[in-house]
Order: sequence, then structure tokens, then C-alpha cells
Amino acid sequence: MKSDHQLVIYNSLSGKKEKFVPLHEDHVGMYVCGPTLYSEPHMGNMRTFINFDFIYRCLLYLGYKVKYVRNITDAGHITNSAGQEVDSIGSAARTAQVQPLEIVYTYNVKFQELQRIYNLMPPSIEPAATAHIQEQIEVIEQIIENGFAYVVNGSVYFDVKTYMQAHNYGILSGRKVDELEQETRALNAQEEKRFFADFALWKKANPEDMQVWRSPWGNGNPGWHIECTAMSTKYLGERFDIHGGGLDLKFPHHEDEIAQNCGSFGCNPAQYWMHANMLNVNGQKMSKSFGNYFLPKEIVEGTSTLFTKPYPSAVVRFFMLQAHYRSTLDITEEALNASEKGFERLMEGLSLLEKLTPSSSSSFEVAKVLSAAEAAICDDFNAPILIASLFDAVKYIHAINEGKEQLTQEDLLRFTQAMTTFVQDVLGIEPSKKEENQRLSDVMDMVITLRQQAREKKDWTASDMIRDGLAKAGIQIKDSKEGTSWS
RNA sequence: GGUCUCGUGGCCGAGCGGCUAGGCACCGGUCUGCAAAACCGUAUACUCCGGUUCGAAUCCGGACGAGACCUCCA
Repeated sequence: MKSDHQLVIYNSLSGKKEKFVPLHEDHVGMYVCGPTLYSEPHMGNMRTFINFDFIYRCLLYLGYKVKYVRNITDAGHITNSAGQEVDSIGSAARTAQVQPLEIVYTYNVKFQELQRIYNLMPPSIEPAATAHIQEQIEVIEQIIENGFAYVVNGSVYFDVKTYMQAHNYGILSGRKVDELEQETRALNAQEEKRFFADFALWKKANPEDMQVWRSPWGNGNPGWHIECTAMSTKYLGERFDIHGGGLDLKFPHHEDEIAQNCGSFGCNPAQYWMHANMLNVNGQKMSKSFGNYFLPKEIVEGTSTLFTKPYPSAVVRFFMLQAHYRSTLDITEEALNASEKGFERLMEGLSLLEKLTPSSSSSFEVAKVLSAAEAAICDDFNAPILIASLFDAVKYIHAINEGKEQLTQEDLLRFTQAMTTFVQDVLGIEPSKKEENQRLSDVMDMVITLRQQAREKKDWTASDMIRDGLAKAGIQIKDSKEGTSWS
């Protein structure tokens, strides 16, 4: 445990930055809402997962023992814009003419692959909703017993009006239910609900449902919000430290989670609620309904029509971390290119660091240069500031290389370790792996030698022909004092 | 319509009352046969109008603009 830090976290519940004090010293329980596996997660989804992966890594860096739970939604009734119940997984299964579990399995495999591509650390536990139906039923039973839910025709609804007499519905989202009431006039069509704001805990099965579970109220499906309550409670307890998710889940999903937790166990599940902001494309939230979304694999493979070339996943990840998690981020080709250049500068600085020659004394304090980096982490996981401080460090690396600054062997080692930790462990950026193709590299050695010979003979026509020819093949020649290299 | 957030230099994006954020692009320099690359350096900003303050991008009020949520969404 790093003793000399004070982590501050922006708590959505209070709307303020607060000192982070875990419930159990040195331990952190964190729950993050994961993907619904009825389609492939898009880039916006990935931003949220990348942000919480970064937060997870920061907590580990600070020395906490973190239990990180991120669920997988593979069941659950949802309501669409027309007010009808739609089982998104079920309908995807019907469209594809396969069983729901096949849908879930297919996309789960893809999601796991994306986690590897984007270098997400695996959570401690990745529980699936379908494996916790019994736990969900038990929570619902508890809510009914406490008088905050009612059964209608094989379905169970959360009783928001009764709940409001004892608790604050809207504590997270700041919504006043009375205001909502006026706006939702057409709502009385919802026959079973007593009150428009009531939400389903359990939904009676429809004849066409492909996934159905038994319950004390008959066959049916769990409501959308209850799985998170059941699983967070099972793995982290009735009360834990951090609950995270995308900003768009704040209402109703997280608000209802709080209601369910209070309604069953009498407490808000999380001390700190954290919300990651959206990824924008063309100034709008990336969303299927806007048609401005692309897949995390498309940007890596260069198959998205939005971009003219592929970008390595590490560059995309780096780009995302150059914005704070609470800010919206606009993704454009121009911005991505800027990040790519910066990424390479950072990476080259890092590899130069390993080649530096030590001196007999140090001309600056390594700890001082990197204190900004740790301070940034502690200030609500400020990744952009962290990155800025690493670029400052890169300046020092070059200064050492040019003999303007010196470090002893010991300090150099310290510097290298710290930089590697920040870049690889905290930011989760792996140096881009160059394909080590021995044959190509042998050929290139020869080509470069030929060009060098031509240059020595001042045969510029030949040397430029080689250079231009290589450029056409996508290989860039870099001349420097130390010799010629390529990439 | 209601609730909320935001408006920073050519672009992305930090900042949360006084101190150069950072990256990219631009421009200048070093290097170079030329170029590229690399490195160094300079410049450019806080939507508008009021107010508070010795001092405001930063706080308050208003205008305009953008976005999110209110319905599935990371």
C-alpha cells in the first residue's frame, strides 16, 4: 500500500470530488456494468471498458487489493421505445434462427477477443446473469417482503411510490418523480403498473419467449436492473466501494439498482458511483440508432468507412486515455492521427531510455519529474495529465541522450522502471510489436547498404530511387547521425 | 417540454480564482546532398454581455450555441 497518497474520486452521488476511503482498509470492491451480449460491443462501449480498466489499474498501482466484478448480461427483459417488452437477446436469436445461448456465446467470444485486443485486464469475476437467476429471485422476494414490490399477473413490479415514503428515489439522477409524471401522459397504457415510475423486477413469460425461468410467481424473466443487484451483492456484499458504468446508465438503471438495494438490504450499494462519459462521432453520442457507430475491430482492421487507414489498438486506447473519463470525447481521423504521432513519440522515448548511458552523478531528481504522474492518478484518475507528465519525462530522456542532463546507473534504473510502470501497467499501453520478419530485415539491411554505397558515391539518383521505391512499398527510411533505419 | 452538463488557440484535449498543461498541425532552428525522420524553440485561446474580486477561462447572473438524460443504450 502506498502510504503517501490521497486518492480523490468524483462521486456522481454528491456531484463532488471526495476523498477515497475504502470500507475495508487497503481493499476495494468495484462493480462495473458490462455488456449485453446480443450484438458486438461498439467503440463507445469499449471506451467505457477501457476507462474502467484504467481505473482498475490505477487502484492496483496505488496498492489496493481490488476485487473487480464486471457482469455479462445474457438475459433480461427490456422495454423498448414503444413501451413493449423486448427481449433483445431473444429477438437476436429469432432473427438468426439460433438458440439464445448461441447468441450469447458468440458475442461473448468476440467480447473476450476485444478485451485482449484492447489490453483490458480480466476482471476478478465476470458473472453472467443467467447463472444467477436464483439470487435474483431471492432479492425480489426480499423486496416484496419489505413491502416495496407487488405481484401482478405473474409479474413483479417495484413500488416506487411506497419506496419514496422511506427512501429517496432520484438520489443519484436528481430526478423528481412528480415531474416525470406530468411528462409521461400516455403512460396509463401500462396496465399492470400501479404507478408509471414502477419498474419490472420479474416479467411473466410470453409464449414466444425462448429463454424462460421458473420462479415463485410462475415462469418468466428477470427485470433488467435486478441482475446487477443480485450479483454485486453476491460477490461484493450489500455495500461496497465503487460502482461504475456508462453515463447513460445513470437513469434508470443505476437509480433502480439503488432502489432495489435499499428496498432489499436497506442501503445504497456503493459508496462511490462513477460514470464514464460517452464517445462522440460527428458531435453525437455513438449509438446504433444514430447510425454513427463502428466496431472496435473495424478501426483496428481499417474496415470502417469513417477512417482511411487502420489504427493499432494501442493507439486507439492511448487516444481514449488522452481525454478524462468524465468528458465526452470526439473521435475524428485528425485527432486520431495526432494521437498516433504522440504515441510513437512516447514509445520511442521509452526505448531510448533503455539505451541511455549512465553518469557518475544525477543532475535532476527522478522522483520529482514523475511526482506529477502519481498526483494525476490520485486526482480522480486524470489520465490526460498523467500522459502530459510522461511527455515531460520524455523531454528529460532526450536531454540525457544529448548530454544536457545526467543520471546515475541507479537513477536510470529507477526512471526506467517508473516509466514502464506508468505506460504499461497503469495506462495499459503495450509497445507496438513490430513483426519480426527475419527475411525482410535481412533484405532491408542489404538495401540500406546499397543505398549507403550510392550515397557515398554521391549517386543521388540511385539513392533516391531506393528511398522512393521503399516509400511506395510503405517502408520509410530514416537517416540520422547514427545511421539509417527503417519502419 | 422537464432535468442536467458543456462551450478553451487550426484540431483533439487538460485546467476549477493569480503560476507555460500536453499531443498533433503551423512557423523558426539543429542535422542533412536534398528530403523525410529525429531533436530544440517561438507564437496563437479561453462563445458573448454584465457582476463579484486587487486579480476570472476558472465564481455568480443573463444571452446565444452544443450535447446528454427523461425510452433500449457504455
